[in-house]
Amino acid sequence: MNRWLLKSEPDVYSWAQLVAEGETVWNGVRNNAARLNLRAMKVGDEAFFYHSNIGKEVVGICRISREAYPDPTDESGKWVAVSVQPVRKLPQPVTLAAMKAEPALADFQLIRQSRLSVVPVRDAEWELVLRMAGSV
DNA sequence: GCCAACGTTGGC
DNA sequence: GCCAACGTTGGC
Repeated sequence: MNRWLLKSEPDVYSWAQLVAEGETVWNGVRNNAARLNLRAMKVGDEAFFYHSNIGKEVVGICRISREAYPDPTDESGKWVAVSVQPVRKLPQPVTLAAMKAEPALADFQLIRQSRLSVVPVRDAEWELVLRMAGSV
């Protein structure tokens, strides 16, 4: 199973909204590297849900419930979406500042390429962030 | 095919 | 509000 991190500005779409809805279409991604990541996702893969701009922290874990399909908001047919469902909220959010301060996360793509909105997470990084969240 | 100009994202 | 990073566009 692969792990990922999905970014969302909480004033556009927040963790609380995902929990309330039970599932959402992750659409609107218009970046090539992000598209490759979306296409690599499998049903059952887990992803951190990260609040960008406001909060700047990982707040929860979600799961891919449907693999890449044409983004319904894209008329060109070029871009893809996936569906995601909430799994659980982290006991404590893990801030970007805390992750930047952690030497073991120096290569985390969230930090290395801050503008990418769909990012792969290595197993060791996943475990460490969970520990920082007071989970595990 | 190169590269300057410009637009967007996201942290600070 | 500013700026760095980086992707895209368009002229040549």
